[in-house]
Amino acid sequence: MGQSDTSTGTEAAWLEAAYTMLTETGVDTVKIMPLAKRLGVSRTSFYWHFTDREALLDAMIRRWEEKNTGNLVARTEAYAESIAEALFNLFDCWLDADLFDSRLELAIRNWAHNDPALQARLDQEDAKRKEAMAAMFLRFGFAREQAEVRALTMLYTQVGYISMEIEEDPVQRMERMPDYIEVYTGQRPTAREIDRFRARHGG
Amino acid sequence: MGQSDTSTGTEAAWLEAAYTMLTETGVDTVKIMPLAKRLGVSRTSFYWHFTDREALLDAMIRRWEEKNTGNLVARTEAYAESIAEALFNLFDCWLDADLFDSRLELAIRNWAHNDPALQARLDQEDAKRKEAMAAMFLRFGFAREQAEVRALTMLYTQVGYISMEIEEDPVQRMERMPDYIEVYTGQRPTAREIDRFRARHGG
DNA sequence: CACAGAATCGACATATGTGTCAATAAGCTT
DNA sequence: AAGCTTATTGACACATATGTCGATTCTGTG
Repeated sequence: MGQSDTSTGTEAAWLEAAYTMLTETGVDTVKIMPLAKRLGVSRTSFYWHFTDREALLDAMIRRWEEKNTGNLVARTEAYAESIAEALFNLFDCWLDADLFDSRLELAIRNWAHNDPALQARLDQEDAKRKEAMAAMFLRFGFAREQAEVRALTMLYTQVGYISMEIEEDPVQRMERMPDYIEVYTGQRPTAREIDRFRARHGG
Repeated sequence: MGQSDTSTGTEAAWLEAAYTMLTETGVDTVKIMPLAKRLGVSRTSFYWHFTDREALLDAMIRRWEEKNTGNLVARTEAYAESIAEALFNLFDCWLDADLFDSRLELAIRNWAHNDPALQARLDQEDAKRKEAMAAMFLRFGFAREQAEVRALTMLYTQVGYISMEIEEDPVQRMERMPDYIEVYTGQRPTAREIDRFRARHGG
């Protein structure tokens, strides 16, 4: 049980309910009693599928790792002819829900605030992301310190954006992308680069 | 009782314990039983000083408002001869604990995630901060959209930095300040500007 | 249909938290 | 010392949560 592939309907239902609760109201509200009530099922039947609450939460972390890990770094390594194009590749993550689940990212980050073990995992992830972004700037000729600071700025900006739960008008958001590229790289992207980005996001 | 100026020793002790708990482990752990144990006092004596747990939490919000509100905006309005100098003025907040309590800021932001009323207050604060920073860029000749995006980048970066609980080596931190200025403004600060900033932070 | 395994349930034991209330203890003031 | 206010306490009532266990229901296969 737990991570087996012969999951029953209810087991998947517990996981789904936990995911919804986690992303909507945080880990502190992922409690067995409320979830049972929501599922219209006995509270204690939970213990047939999972050993305890901990196991359910572990499953959530696994889901996060499997979804968000890797995609971001992969996008920093995609082919690009300029630093602006490289950043546009990375920006795909913020527009494609298949590449990055920001609701889950936020829930995990909040959770990590009072779970040292999870925080340690998160710190490693962040270090990887920063390294990948700094490498990108280095490839395009930025000095070591500038590459580092630009990578950190992007990392902090992304975390801040997610943490603040910003909800922008999608049109304005797309319009601002070139401005962000200009801040992060110090140079305005070309019309061709902007068009290519817009095109692949159905704009 | 509560916000009166004739606070007794224990009342202040409750507030201090609550502040410590809030900033160290989050609002969810600001519970009366553990605080009482810590203070070596009866749990129920709490109800003589405060009407209920809510009142204690309100006092925490008030403390945050009184400390962090205003200082940041005031720093954006300080006299400056260049955009770099203006940003250095603002950066004072990140180095002077009297201007900005980032532990409390983090605790409040996390708390706001599941307290809509507090979140609304926070959103207003953020809007004020953004406006103040955008105005600063506008004063120094940046185009409307660039001013907006640079202000937002700074705001998100700050929130991300605080949220991630970054602990940098103070020397490296100071060394990187000019690099951040370069990212945010698009131009390198002068040696004189850097020296002035260093001088007033005892470096 | 019968029966074994899968799944669920209710009762029980326990823990931690909130808030009320009447009784008592400590501290000033006259 | 008496008396009023300030402060503290323990017992009580209640709510929500976790986890165990034996009994029961459901379900698919021989």
